[in-house]
Amino acid sequence: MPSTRAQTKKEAILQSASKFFSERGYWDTSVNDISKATGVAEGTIFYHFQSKEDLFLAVLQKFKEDFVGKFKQHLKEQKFASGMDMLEGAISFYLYQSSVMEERFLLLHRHHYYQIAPENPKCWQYLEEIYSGLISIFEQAITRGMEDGSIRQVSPNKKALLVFTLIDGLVRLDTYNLYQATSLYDEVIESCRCWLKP
Amino acid sequence: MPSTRAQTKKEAILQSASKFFSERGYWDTSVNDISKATGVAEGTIFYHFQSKEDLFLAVLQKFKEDFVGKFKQHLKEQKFASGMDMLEGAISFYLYQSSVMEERFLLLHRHHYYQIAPENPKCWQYLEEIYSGLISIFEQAITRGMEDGSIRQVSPNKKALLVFTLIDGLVRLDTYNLYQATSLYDEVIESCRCWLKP
DNA sequence: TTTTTGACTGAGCACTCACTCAGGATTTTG
DNA sequence: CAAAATCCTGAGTGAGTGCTCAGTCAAAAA
Repeated sequence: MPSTRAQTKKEAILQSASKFFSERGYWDTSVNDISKATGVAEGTIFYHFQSKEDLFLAVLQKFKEDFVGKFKQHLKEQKFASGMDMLEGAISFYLYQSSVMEERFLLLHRHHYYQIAPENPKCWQYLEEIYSGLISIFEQAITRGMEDGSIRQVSPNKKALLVFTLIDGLVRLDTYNLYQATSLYDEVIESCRCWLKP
Repeated sequence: MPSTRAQTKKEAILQSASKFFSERGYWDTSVNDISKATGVAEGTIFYHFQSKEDLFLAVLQKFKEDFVGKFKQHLKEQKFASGMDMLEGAISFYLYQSSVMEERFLLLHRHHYYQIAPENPKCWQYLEEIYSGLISIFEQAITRGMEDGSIRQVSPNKKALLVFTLIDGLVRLDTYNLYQATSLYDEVIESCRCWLKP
């Protein structure tokens, strides 16, 4: 049975690694960096994780569980008047989260994942689960909206993909500081309404 | 005056480096890889470029000149009936290019640039020129459309940003092989029409 | 108490990498 | 021609990397 101390250290490593990988990326972070920041010997990291890449994937998994779970729960708790309301709530939540935990979003946009994914089923699986999880949320909202009449008859899947692409793209431009894109919030909502209004 | 041979070698290095950086990314490409593939000594690379990062930036600059220039020229040559037509032409061209020279687009989506940019004015400048160059193309089309009546009165700047975000996001999902997003071409055009129709 | 087990350590290993430099080759200039 | 300038070379350097492993330590088991 693992001691509480061990659990704590493993979690501390994960947390620290998440910060480093998000802010600096995979290659600009050395295992030494993480060990120093966590106050843990380098060997400890390799005791808990098979390799640096394994640690990287563990961070992604944690993000998946945290974020997608949080997202779904948030939408369950809220009571929306209509499908369109739910969609707007989802968009709002997504953009809000992206500003609150910007560095975690950077993690998702790290290119390294997409480089590993083709050869690493686990990595692929996590990414797939994150994206399809998010898109399915939008899809559900649209489907519901089509049923209650707040959204016109469209292909929920395609529209959900478009909506997601749009807001994820904006978050990206924002993180890169190319444009204050999320300030376009009203414009985005307006655009989606335009796509979907009956 | 530099000899023709020198020019050739420098160009060969640039070409080879572009391929490597696009396909493998910055960290997975070693200077040795580039020198071997080009058939040039490692020292030669450092004779022509101050550092690996300098070479990386030179590749970005070349992309900028090639792509944005090509884009603008393409739109100049074509005669569009209306602003809306021009916008569709621009979208079409963008998506077409992304499939034809996919690896060059991957270059633009490499995260390393966005990591360097905050500290490197040159890098920042190139990225800024590329993005604002592209967005201004869409903006021009929208403005023209507003004048000839094919597009309703909107904020050209904001709408251009949205249009660009949408299609660039789709290209991204496509390159990552998460979804065959560019197959949504019709849907995208339809969406833009919905946004902009009078 | 003694033994065993699991968490943890950090010096050290093998290796890779960007970059250098002394010198050779080639072209341009006087 | 010679001298100067430019272009090019590739073995070598040193810093840094992911990862190992022999060993310490504390707590649980016998």
